[in-house]
Amino acid sequence: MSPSSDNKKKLRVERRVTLKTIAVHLSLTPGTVSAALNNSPASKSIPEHTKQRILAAAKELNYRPNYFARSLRLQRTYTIGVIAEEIGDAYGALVISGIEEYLRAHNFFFLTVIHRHDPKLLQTYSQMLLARGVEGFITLDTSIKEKLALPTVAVSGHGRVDGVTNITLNHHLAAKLALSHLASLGHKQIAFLKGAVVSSDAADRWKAICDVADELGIAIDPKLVVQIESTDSTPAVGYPFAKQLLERGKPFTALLAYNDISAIGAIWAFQEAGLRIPADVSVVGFDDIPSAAFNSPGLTTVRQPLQRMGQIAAKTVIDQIEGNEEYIAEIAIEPEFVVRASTGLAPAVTRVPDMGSETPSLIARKRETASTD
Amino acid sequence: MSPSSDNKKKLRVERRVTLKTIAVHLSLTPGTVSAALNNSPASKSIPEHTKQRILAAAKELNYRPNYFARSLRLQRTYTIGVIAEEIGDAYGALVISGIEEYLRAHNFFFLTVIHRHDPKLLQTYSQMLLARGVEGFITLDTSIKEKLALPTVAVSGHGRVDGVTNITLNHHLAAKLALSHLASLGHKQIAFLKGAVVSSDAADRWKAICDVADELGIAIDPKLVVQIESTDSTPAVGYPFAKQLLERGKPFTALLAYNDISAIGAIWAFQEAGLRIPADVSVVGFDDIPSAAFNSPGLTTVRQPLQRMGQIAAKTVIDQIEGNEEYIAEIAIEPEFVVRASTGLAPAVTRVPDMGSETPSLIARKRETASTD
DNA sequence: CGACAGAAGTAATACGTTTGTACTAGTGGT
DNA sequence: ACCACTAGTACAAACGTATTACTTCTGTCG
Repeated sequence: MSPSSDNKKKLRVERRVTLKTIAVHLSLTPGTVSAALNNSPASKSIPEHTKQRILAAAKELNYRPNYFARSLRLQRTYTIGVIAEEIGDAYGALVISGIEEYLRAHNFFFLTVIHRHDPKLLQTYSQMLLARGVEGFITLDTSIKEKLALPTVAVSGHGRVDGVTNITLNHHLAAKLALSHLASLGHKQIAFLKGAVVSSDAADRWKAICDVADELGIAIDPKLVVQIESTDSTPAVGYPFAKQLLERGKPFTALLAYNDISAIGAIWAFQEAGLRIPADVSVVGFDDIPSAAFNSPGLTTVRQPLQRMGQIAAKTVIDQIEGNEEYIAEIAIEPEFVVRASTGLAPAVTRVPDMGSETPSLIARKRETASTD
Repeated sequence: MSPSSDNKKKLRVERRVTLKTIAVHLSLTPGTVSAALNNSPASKSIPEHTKQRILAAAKELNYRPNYFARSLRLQRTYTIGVIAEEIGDAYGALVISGIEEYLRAHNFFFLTVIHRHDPKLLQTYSQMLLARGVEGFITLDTSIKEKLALPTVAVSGHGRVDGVTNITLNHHLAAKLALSHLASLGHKQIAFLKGAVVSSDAADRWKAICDVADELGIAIDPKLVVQIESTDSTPAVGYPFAKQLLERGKPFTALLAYNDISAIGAIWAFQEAGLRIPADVSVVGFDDIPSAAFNSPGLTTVRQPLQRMGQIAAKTVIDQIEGNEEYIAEIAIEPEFVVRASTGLAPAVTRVPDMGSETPSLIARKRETASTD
């Protein structure tokens, strides 16, 4: 108790070893030591012999340059600020993991702030990070309305702002992967779950789907398109809309959901209505969250390479800080396609999903196929 | 091109407004301004009138103190280092979210490093963070063998080290919640999936289960205990061991899994063997990962309040830095219990799960219950 | 033999704060 | 009239680094 109480205040003194320490130790001056250690242009006039002595002494005394003094002098901090909407879910976490990986390898650090759905905080936080001397920003899933004072990269940001680089998915390729997969399995009547209008890239994604469907000669029936209107992140989001789809009574053999969450919810609704996945309906998700793999059946989905997106965001912002790279408005990331068990050949006989009037024959068929399985 | 190329080097100069700026603006000296702004003890001799002038000028000129100069002077950084094993999964992310929340509210920031399963990096990284002036550490799911130079809090760390505060789950309560839930549903023959020996708190958790079983008068049959031997984080981990359990042919009505991942895998194995959850077997998981809620049936589970654990870790480390709190070796966190659809009343007739010789009658029973459902 | 170039450093300064000390002017007491 | 205070401020040093300008010495060349 007494030892801890009397050293608790000044525990971190410990006689830091500074440039001066090592200078007096060698009967030199701090300036010389500094020059030698960074071998700066000035160090060309200091002889190899002395340089070695200095390096040796630095190692021996375990010299660690004071980060703050250095930052003060150089006006550099090698720190970037990460502004995220949330980090509890796997989404933000994976991106941050990628950011960390790249920054770490390039001797940068990052400070993280999370503005939990409070847009007013964004301004405050960016100011605080600025005061902490960050040299750039990476925002995550954040709606940013005006250019910040520093190089900024937005990962799946909402909307585009001049001066900030957007990292977005190549939606066209994503749509192509999903739709051509379904087409190759023989699906012709494909239903769609459209993302909520407030969701960041719902519009882009939908446009890409329409374009690709056109290219592939797939007709999109408005009766098979349902708009999601909630933004919760539980499969309950998908469930009612999938049900709504069934109620329309229009036949379809496959569903392309807005994301994995809604896809899982839709699968619930389908299974509850007696449909088998993928024998009766194939389902494709989007994102490849962990639950997609753990779901049964495993969800076929378009994977956003989140970790890589983080890495690229980090690379982009550093390149801009170092002035190696001109500003780029947008970088498209190639998605990957993960085939699991939720998609299969289109059924020979297209069934009309209509839970309102489930016929006995339909039930019979279900049992029958179940037992012959 | 030309404008961006000639200002790209010195873009962040922008004539910072410093104490001196505002001092000359008021014909005072930096020292006085500093005193007034922090109203330090020295400021008691500076008249209210002048103080107001200074404050006004600071606001008007939008003065932001230079963090580095201040840190250099004060030897304080208001920064703590977070060392995590991984952050891609929801586990680390939620803890970090809690850490952020608390630190943010107390004007601290944090730097994050991730040592992906490479224990050698731990030493390197803690040195780098030290050089960056962090005032304390929080480690996540990391095996730390010796005391670091600063206040340290370990969240679900592996092993205990004198000088670092461990934040761990109250395993006794956790076991009590799970087992008494099962007991209250009438389960007597309960099977267990034991965590891999390398996993941090597998031993503690198991000991707690044994203790509580004893208290509640529940017998643990060694034939119903299976040891997991893999550390992957996919349900495939649980699957083979659940199968192994079935092969032993010993009847049981409930399973307490090591975690949600293995519980989901076990459910796959059970369902594949024709067992219904929870009609035939109730399953309880551990952790409450997002997939637990999305699983079907929804998984009853013991939730680790990860976000709160993060908050408490942050509070603990700050309290120690500020010297408000003596060192505490261990802080136990109360788990919560989440009841979902994977647990139900114990079946009246205990079935012998034995997939090796699934009898026709057993299949018949299964179909029958399925259709009456 | 004086000038000059290079070598090998040293000294000084600035980055922006904070803080201890010093100085001045006014006030109250004796 | 003089001392002691105090209020109000200015000044200077220090935190640790990087850089620029300057010094000293030695040899070389014209």
